[in-house]
Amino acid sequence: MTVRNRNYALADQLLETLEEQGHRDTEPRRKVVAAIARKNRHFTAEELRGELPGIGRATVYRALKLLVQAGALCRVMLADGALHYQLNDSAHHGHHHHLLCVHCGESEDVPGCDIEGQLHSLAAARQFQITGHWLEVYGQCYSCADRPALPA
Amino acid sequence: MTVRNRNYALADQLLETLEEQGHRDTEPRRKVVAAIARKNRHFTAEELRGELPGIGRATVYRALKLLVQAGALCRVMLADGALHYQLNDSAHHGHHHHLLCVHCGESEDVPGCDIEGQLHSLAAARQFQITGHWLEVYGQCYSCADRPALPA
DNA sequence: CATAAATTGATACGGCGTATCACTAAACAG
DNA sequence: CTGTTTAGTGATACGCCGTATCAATTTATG
Repeated sequence: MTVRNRNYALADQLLETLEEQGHRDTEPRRKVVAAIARKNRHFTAEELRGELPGIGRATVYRALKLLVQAGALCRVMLADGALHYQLNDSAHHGHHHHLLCVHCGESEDVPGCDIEGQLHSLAAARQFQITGHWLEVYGQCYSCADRPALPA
Repeated sequence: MTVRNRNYALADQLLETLEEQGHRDTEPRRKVVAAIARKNRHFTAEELRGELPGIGRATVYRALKLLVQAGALCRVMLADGALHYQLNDSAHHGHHHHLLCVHCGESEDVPGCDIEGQLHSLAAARQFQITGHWLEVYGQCYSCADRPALPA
C-alpha cells in the first residue's frame, strides 16, 4: 500500500469514526481529516490550521475536539507546556502514554501502563478513589542520545 | 504557633529563598509572598492577582515564576486543564505528585514516586533515555467519595 | 424537492502569560 | 549618609490559544 493510499484509508477511517458518533460528512471536515491523516508526528492546532487556508478556525478546533472525544486523536503535553495532537495508533486506542523526545519531538507509545495499580495501595490508605491520571514521559530517543540533555 | 504566625514565618521563608537565589527583597514581592503564604490550597495566578490590588500583573507572574524555579511552589494541572500553583510542603521539596480531588479541589502530596523506575526496562528496550516526567492523579477524596464521579 | 437540523466561518471575546520600557527603589561602596 | 548601579516595577500592549455567537449554508432525510 502506498503512502498516498494509506493516507486516504486513514482519512476515511477518521470520517467514519465521526459518522458513527452521529456527526455529518461535510466538505470542510473531509479536508481537516485529510490533513490530519497526512501527519506522521504530533502537531498543534494552529499548525494544522495553517495547512488549511479557507477553512475557519472554529471548524478546525471543532474537528479536533470531536476526534479527541472519539478516541482517534490524543492530546500530548510537551515538556515546554505546548499542547499537541497525535493520531492514535489503532493498536493503542485505549489508555496509553508517550515517550516524548525533547530534542526531535518524536514520540513512542507506551501501552499497558499500571500507574493506577501502583498507586492503589497508597490511595487506599488515604481513602482516595482514583478515577484517572495524566502522564507524559520526557527524554531522548536513540537518534538524539548523543546530544546534550535539555532541562526537564 | 498561631496561624497568623505560621503565615508570617512561611512568608519570611519564601522571601529568604528568593534572596538566596540572588533576588531582592522588595515591597511588592513581600506582598505577593504574604498572599501566597496565606493559601492553604492550590490557586491560579489570576486568583492571586485578584487579592493583590495595586500590584502589577507582571510582578505577580514574575514572583510565581521565580518561586517555581526555586522549588518553593509547584505547578499543578487540574483535570480540566487549568494550571494552578501550590505551596511545596517543606517535607516534599523534591519530586512528588498529587492526588487531586475533582470535586472539592483538595490535593494530597504523593512522595516517593517510582514511575521512571517502572518505565526503565521498557525505555531501555527502545533505547530511550528518560530525563523527566509529568504526572497528575485525579479522583475523589474521602469527603467527596459519596458524590457521583465526574468524567476523567 | 422541501424541510429540519447540523455545520460553517467571520467576528469578537476571554483567559493567560510575556515583552517592552520609562520610572523607581534596593543594595552597596565609599 | 549619599551617590551610583542595577534589579525590580507596573502600565501597556501584544500574542497565543481556544470558544461563544450568529447569520448563512449545507447536509440528511422524508
